[in-house]
Amino acid sequence: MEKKVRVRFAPSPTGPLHIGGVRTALYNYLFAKKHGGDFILRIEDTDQNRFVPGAEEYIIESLDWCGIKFNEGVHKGGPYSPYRQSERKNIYKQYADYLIEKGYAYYAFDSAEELDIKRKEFELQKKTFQYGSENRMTFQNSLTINSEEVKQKISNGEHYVIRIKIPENETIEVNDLIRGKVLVNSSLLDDKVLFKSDGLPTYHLANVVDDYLMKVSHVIRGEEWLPSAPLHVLLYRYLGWESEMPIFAHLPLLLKPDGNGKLSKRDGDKLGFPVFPLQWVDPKSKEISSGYRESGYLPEAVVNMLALLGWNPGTEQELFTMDELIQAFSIDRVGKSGSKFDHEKAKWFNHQYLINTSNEEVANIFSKILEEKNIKTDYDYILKVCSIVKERVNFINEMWQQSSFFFIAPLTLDPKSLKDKWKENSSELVLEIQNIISNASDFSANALKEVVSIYIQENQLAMGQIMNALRICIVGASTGPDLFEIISMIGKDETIKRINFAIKK
RNA sequence: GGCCCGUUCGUCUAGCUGGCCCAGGACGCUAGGUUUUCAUCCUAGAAAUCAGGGGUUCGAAUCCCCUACGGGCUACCA
Repeated sequence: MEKKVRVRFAPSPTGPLHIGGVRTALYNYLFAKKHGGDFILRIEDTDQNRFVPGAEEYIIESLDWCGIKFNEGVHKGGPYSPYRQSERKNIYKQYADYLIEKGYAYYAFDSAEELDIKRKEFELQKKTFQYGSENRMTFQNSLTINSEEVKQKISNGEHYVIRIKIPENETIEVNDLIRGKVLVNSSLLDDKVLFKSDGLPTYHLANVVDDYLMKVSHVIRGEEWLPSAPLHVLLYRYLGWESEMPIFAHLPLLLKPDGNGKLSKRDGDKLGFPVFPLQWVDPKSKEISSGYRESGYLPEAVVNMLALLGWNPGTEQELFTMDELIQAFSIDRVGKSGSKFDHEKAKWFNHQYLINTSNEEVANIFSKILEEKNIKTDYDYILKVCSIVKERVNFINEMWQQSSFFFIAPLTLDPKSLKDKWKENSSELVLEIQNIISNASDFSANALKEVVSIYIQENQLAMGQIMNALRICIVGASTGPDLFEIISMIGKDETIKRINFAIKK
């Protein structure tokens, strides 16, 4: 019987999650749901020095906003609790001890400072420093010190780490769903620290132990983990879990649009687009980084865009609901090469989703913006504005600049429009129209169009002549949706007022 | 430096088992159309000698090798 699919997203709470991380979570989620499996959120906080308050909450909120749901996790609990590695602290040591017992690992007493010095020495000589088979016998560890002394040191409370003893010249095979078979010679690996002197495991040990204990079937993570995958394979082997080792899939990275480097948290707002799903306020510096949510993106658009960044369905479909993504997703249609983030395409996705979002939903968000601007109007009016304006913008928060004239009269008239469209006789023509409009009994857009058209025909005028000038009066510029619609909505008094105001200018 | 991964229009990509590809779609760009303006929208167009070079083959973007370039990793960080 096939193993039940169980995948995990395992971020460390060192700050906000960036969109690359969101994508990794998304692919895991799609994979899990596609195969009827479970999705787990595990927090990898084994480095207490890098802990950032609020980061875990941020991660949970972000994923929730995106509609990525977990079956188990720090926030949900589950049969393999706890899901925070700091709370699992006491379960790792036994596995490190087991490895020592089996001769696959050893105690090392070298201080970080000593090693730093060594590393620098090597660097000066242009040599590669490696704590491994070549020189592990030159350091302070349980391979060079007799066991009595080692016991003594440990019982004296001396700091120590536990390092894996990498075998010499062995070919390690990593099978990757995306990259195929990757072969690495063990001699290139160094004796990585598995257990730190602070009593916590490093990522390498913790992720292997937890994935095994939590019965994770597939490890889908970023490509930056590929170089350490052979080490993990070795750990599964030494721990006696090789037959239950999860299947690996290393995702290509998200690159910066300017070409070089992977997208990182520190890119913040430097790139001209948000790299975070939600706004993030750095707890220390109070620096604010913008988020997709606050920038007016719809979560469905972000998810859709992210899904297509590195994966494609093999069809020409581009717009997907989450359910459709789950249906269509397959790990072997994930590309191998990193992709640069394209802000323009992101905007397009948002536009597509905005058009398809109901007027009610748009109005709900837009009315909050109006409230902030102290605009008070009834809901139906806002609804109407949304229906007219939403397809003209990429983001809801662009709606105000495309619709302010529905709510307040223009304070200034756009000079360029005036120069291009305001002719000598414009004033008198507009006054004529004002007259017609003020006498109109039916104030629907259609009726207004009717009466004005008749006037234009009778006087052998061009539509543009009238409309352009009139638009400047009402809107303040040569932009916007159907003018009669606007006039009909703002009403007779307001229309007359605006024309009077404009004529004086 | 060492090791690993990658390389098709500006960008995301189709192409994976070689011929249907002098390379298709989308975003963006340009032009035209619709419109009372702007935007949307519609139509058309430019845009990749498939990183370069060598093979294999009747035939290669597709298979092999080399080179170049890009990226990742190289912490008692994840």
